[in-house]
Amino acid sequence: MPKQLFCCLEHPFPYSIIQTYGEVNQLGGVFVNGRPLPNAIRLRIVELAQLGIRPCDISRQLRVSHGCVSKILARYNETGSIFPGAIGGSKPRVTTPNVVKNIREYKQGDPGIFAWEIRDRLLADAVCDKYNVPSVSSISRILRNKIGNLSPPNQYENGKQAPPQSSLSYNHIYPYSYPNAMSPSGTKMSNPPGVPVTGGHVSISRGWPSPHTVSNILGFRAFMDPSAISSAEGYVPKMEDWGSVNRATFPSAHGVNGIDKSSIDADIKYPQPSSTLSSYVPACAYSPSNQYGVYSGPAGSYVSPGHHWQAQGTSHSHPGGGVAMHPSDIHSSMAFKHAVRDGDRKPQSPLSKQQHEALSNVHGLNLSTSSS
DNA sequence: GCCGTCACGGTTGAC
DNA sequence: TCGTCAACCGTGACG
Repeated sequence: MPKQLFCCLEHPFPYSIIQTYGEVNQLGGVFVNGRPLPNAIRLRIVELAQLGIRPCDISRQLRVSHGCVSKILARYNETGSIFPGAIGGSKPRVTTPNVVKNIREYKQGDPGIFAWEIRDRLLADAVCDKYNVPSVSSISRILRNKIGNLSPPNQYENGKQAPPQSSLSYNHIYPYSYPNAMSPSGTKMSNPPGVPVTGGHVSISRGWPSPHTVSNILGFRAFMDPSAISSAEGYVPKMEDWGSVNRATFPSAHGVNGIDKSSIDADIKYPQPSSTLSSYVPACAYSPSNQYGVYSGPAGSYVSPGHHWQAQGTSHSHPGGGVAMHPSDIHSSMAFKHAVRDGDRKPQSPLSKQQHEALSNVHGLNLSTSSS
């Protein structure tokens, strides 16, 4: 991975650390190419935006590229979710066993049926919806590969009547909330009952509707609760090191705001690294080896004593400074940033005390009001 | 200077 | 077990 060490002559990241954990962007922020920002930062971006902070200021304060801020905010506005989309994997399979079964039955009922007819019937019988109905070519492939040798038994005793039986139920069995389905493969996991099926994209908020609304973010502690956050994201392991902010308010290892963790997990597209981890260990997309400071890695975990990972900052109480974005450090990082950068940059949209308090109250994040 | 958009290089995970 | 593929990511540049 080429290190992009442009920028920031003042960036506080020792090269060895950057080399190990990520890259430094032009704003001095650390990121891992190809990996999403920590949810804490994503959340902060949304919070700040809600508070009226301009995206450009958010970008500078959090040291995230403005393109990223723009994207996250756009995503949030569109979906209500701050979470990244599912990374990797394949689209949910449409050729589920039930679909195959129905196709087989259609074929048995009418050996001369065309693939497009089957497709129509799948839709008509509500076996599939328009979002997960197999393509004609897929149906042809199924016919060829899976049903090809099917010698039509005396199917005509059934006439061409399509088995009406399962029509409606299949949608419940395979309610893909594609593409964000936790488990695209219907064979592995179906959406929890009640989870709306959206044919579209970004179903995160659909599948997990409320916790990401503005009101929830700004008002409901459940989501703002670091535990909720962490359980929703996956940076967990290290969020423990985020200080009291994270743990103090952890409600339960198995539930967040009344939402059963399992269902939350199900909404998170990332498989949990370990079920034995704290329930706040989210479906982290980050493998431990991939975690680096800014991604919640405890500063100490990668900031060796030898490194003065002292972030440009004044936030001495947090070795990670503005780098390891401890939730509790988010403000600190901003603060140190102000302290350090105010001199070389136009005044940012500083948070008023009121705003700051508002932020501090948000999900009980214990944002230090100290700018030092 | 701000902001939306896009290409790019990268990661991830199902197949 | 490994390669492929297609999803996603954030950055940086452009207009």
